[in-house]
Amino acid sequence: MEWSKRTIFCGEVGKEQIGQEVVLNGWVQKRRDLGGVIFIDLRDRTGIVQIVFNPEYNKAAWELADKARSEYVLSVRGEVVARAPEAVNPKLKTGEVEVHISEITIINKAKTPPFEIEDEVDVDEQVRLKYRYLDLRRPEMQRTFILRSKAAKAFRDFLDAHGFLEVETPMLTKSTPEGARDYLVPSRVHPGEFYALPQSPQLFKQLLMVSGFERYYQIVRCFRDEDLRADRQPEFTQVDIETSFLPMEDLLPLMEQMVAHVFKQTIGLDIPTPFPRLTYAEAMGRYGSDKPDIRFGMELVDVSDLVQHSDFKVFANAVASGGQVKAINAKGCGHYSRKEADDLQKFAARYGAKGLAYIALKDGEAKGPIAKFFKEEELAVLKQRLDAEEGDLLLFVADKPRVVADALGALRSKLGAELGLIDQSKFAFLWVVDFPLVEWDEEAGRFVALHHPFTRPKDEDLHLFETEPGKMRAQAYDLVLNGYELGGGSMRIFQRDVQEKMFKLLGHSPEEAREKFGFLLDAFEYGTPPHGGIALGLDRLIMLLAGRSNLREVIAFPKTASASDLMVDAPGEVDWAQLRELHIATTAVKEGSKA
RNA sequence: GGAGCUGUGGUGAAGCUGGAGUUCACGCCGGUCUGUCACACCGGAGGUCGCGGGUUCGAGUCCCGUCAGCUCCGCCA
Repeated sequence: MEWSKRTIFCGEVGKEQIGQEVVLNGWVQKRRDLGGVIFIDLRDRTGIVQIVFNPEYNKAAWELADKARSEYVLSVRGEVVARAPEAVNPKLKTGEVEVHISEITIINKAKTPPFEIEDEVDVDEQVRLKYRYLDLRRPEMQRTFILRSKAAKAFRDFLDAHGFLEVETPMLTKSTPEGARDYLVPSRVHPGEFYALPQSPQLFKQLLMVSGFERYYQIVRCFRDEDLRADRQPEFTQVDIETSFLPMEDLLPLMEQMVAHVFKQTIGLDIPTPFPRLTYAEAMGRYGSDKPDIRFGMELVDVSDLVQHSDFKVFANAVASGGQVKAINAKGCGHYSRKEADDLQKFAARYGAKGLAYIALKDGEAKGPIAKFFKEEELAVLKQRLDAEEGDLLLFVADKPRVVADALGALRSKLGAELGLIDQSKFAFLWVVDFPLVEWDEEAGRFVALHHPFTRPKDEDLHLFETEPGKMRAQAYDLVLNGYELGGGSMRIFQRDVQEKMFKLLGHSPEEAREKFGFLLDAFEYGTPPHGGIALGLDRLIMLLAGRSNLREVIAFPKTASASDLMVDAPGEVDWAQLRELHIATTAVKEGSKA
């Protein structure tokens, strides 16, 4: 089929082209056949322009246009003409002009799509994902991926300008203990052995520092075989960065500049720097989260001291047994019904809270099941500390600090959103620092790394390795934006003896450490510079830049909650012969599977 | 592994207390129409009510199971 190549994009036709002959290639967005004259809205990735068919312009073209339908692919030739003032369409960027068509080629026909290709679709996501190639035609999606491409370029431009080199690292690598579950790839050549897809290029980028590249970055795919969430996909993209000879105090401002650059280049927004910093302990204490949304207040307030001798035994006992009692003030929620309060309690229970006590301030008095346990003076102090007034609802959780933080932190987020306390136009960055190095894992019966096993302890805490490892703090930092963990990093251990101590603390025998990480320990003996870095979740950043709340909206071909791809229908079964070739099935397995 | 919500022509919804696949909007097909841009008007087609059992004279509706999607808990160094 012969067709003419475009001379201009649909969305770019304007008054400058009036009088010119242009060739457009695109899809039929909409056809309006008025009998004698036919209007078609022609769409490409830049936008829409109205093209007009009239037997007076060209009879053959007009007759062919009658056959065009939604999503047909057209090539048209015509003259750009100014519209009469009353015919201007202010909703279209190209609305001041139209193209009078003298020649049309229907390059390809199209079936009626399962949903309309327009921004305000209200279509089941299953359908959108099955026909993702059509979903991606929607202008909104095209804008998202244009934004994504711009953001990636902004990162590359900034990093390139600051002496970073992009180096690729393997996708087929080795499974390691610690961290998320790996996606495994069977080896054909080595029966019974497996590669793992990388959860991150962590060790490779550290080794690149050993190699002397000094400043590395990579926009890289990572894989984790864990259950999904709205903000978690099994494969995702990170902007992965590592530097040598750069202390944390220099790295963090550089990263702030980088993020500010990306915001400027993509959405034109000036992000103020430096970003505020909170210690992990402060974040957990004040917000009940290690990734707090600081666009609003409603901070957690410790009232343990006020209630430890209270007649309400739940509070008194919680404090007596080493726990705490904290509260948040839900402003203006004093009118909540019993059912609404119960719903909040159920919500808190999902995070381990055994109960959610509340005091409602309404009709000039303190109401609620626990109000009667407090004397007038106690209530007054409580109100003062929580900055409470008539009409407020005070919510209390008494438990171990972790449960209190989880439950009240989640309630805070939920209420902040529901009460409209969040300024959606705001981007509130912060660093969370001074993470504990390790955390005791009851289930595993050992310490586990909060960050990862290569994170350097704070120098002043090094002496705690043998005595109180749980109290060691890490030279680690998380970048948080609007309640999302955008990225995390650390200064790394770069001395063999420290790394060995760390593996020992995490319960890995010297043999195991050597088997899994021998190459790293060896490398540390050949002149390893102090180094550290960070990894930023590109998908999450784009999601927030685009004002979305789901990662699927910013990944071209995403997975569903059960890690399926509805379009290609992956994962799928494979031939028996393939399994046998990979040594992961035997005849017995085959017979078993058929039973 | 667990919890909640959802599943009805191509799409989105309504369908109440079990009584004929009923309704609405969009889309689609045909027709009329030379200035529309949410074109208008007239006519029409289109369904295994996710799937499988059960209760019932009778199930889209009630019960059990199952599948898929979404959200959350666990999990995610």
